[in-house]
Amino acid sequence: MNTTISELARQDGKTVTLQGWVYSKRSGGKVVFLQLRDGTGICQCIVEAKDGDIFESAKDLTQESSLRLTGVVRADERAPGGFEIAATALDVIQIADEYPISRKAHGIDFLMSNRHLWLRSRGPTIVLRIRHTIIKAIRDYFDADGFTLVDTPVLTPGAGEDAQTLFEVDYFGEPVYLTQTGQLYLECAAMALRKVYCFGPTFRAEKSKTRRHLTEFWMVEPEVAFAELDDIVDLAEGLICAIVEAVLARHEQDLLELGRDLAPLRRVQAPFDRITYTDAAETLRSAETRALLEEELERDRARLAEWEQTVADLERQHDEAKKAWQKDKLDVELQHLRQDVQELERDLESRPQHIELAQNFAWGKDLGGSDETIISKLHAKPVFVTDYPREAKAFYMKQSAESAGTVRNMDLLAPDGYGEIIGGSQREEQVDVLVRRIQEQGLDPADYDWYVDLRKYGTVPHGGFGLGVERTLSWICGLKHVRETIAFPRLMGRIYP
RNA sequence: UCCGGCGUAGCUCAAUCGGUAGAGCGGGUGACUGUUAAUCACUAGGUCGUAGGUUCGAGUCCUACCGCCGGAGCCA
Repeated sequence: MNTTISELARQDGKTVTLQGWVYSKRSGGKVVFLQLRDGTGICQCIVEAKDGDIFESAKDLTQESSLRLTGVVRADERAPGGFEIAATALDVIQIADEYPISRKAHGIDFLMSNRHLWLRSRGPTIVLRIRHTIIKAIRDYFDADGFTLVDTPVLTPGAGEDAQTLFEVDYFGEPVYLTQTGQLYLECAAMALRKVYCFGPTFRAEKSKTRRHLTEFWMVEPEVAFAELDDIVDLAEGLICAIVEAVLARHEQDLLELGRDLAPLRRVQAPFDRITYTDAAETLRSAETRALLEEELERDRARLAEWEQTVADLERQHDEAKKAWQKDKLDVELQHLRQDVQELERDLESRPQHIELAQNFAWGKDLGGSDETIISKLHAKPVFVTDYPREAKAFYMKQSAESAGTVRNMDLLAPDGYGEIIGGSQREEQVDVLVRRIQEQGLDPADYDWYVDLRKYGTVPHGGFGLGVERTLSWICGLKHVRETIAFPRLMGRIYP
């Protein structure tokens, strides 16, 4: 009977057939241990010399060879996972060529060039499954709340906004661009269906080589008619809580395997703090913040000293180690640790500068990366920052009635320096104000005629936001780089495979 | 675009002062009844990123270029 590794616990004592790939092999004189991988898990299979022909074929198997294996399921505490299979039949589909990815350490360049194979490794499969859970949680959240999914176009005409970050495509001789947001189209759909969302890829030709940037990433954007900023913030808060809850419900073990600390994720429950940009600016400049940051700096300096001590200890163990492979193992550990030390050193070096930047923060400027990190450090959960200065923001955001100079927008900052994962706003619904803002930003009103029409034919207050799937995933999984959150990442300078 | 770092075997990395290119893993052959990155023995495997230059002699020093990594700006 065909089965999968995920179902094995229910098959104790039965004879089953698994279909999969060789994850690793260890052989003794009269026994071969295969770690079999079938896409649902990993299971140890044993072939013994008394099994005859299949023992000979098992000895020839290489890493990632494909096969069907039949055998008896039995519980055994010596087996990783608790169950193993004693083989009775082995049908080799293909003996794999020498597989480039071993279970040893590899450099990121090599892994990225072999992403098509790297996907089979433990970490990538876990992250892809969590990605699936997050996307499903997002869709369930909106679907359960009466939203309609509306797909917006990927090819868009050349509306002026910052052409530097647009990818140009030849459209029958006309230049058109890959979408950066479905928002403007979604506003039209919201006037038809009231609550809508789109979910698709988005393209930015930013020349950014950092751990937070992809040139192609996935974004979900809800848009709601008759909604004001507070409604949009509530919606975003509920979404983040629903996502984190879904991931915790299904992936605690996976997160632990990725080395993620679960406590901060369990804290992610409504309500999140909501501060205005003006509050944030004051906080950045305050003496209390300075004191807090300097205390933290001292703590981290102590931590650095501890890490350096650990490095010294490991170096001593390395010198004392007799076996070559023990030295090698320690080398790998040391390499990681030294990298962490180096990163912390660099971080510590730049922090006094960041404190100064924050202390001298001028109202009117957009929050910089280091400012965002400081704000998020002062909050145990994700935090909303609202009402930014008008000049720093897009033309379609609604101008505040009460205090001139700001707009009704919001960003959600993820903890631990993961940065902005949501950006949204209430939209400007007054036709005259909107047209003036288009002109003030040096855009051609003719390009936006259709968009302005929404304000002529039954305009209503409305708003929405965009959530970046990869940054959210990166934060939840505690990854160092967003390139690991998508099967085939597209980065500046990397398009293969 | 700017700043910093790194390019040596299939992979991860050594190579002291400029003086015969090395180890582990992976591959191959063999040994071993229970392995947990198995172990042990033997073995094959190199355009030292590319092009110049200095030198009796360059992986090592100099110049330029290319590639990758990290960061800044900008952003989700």
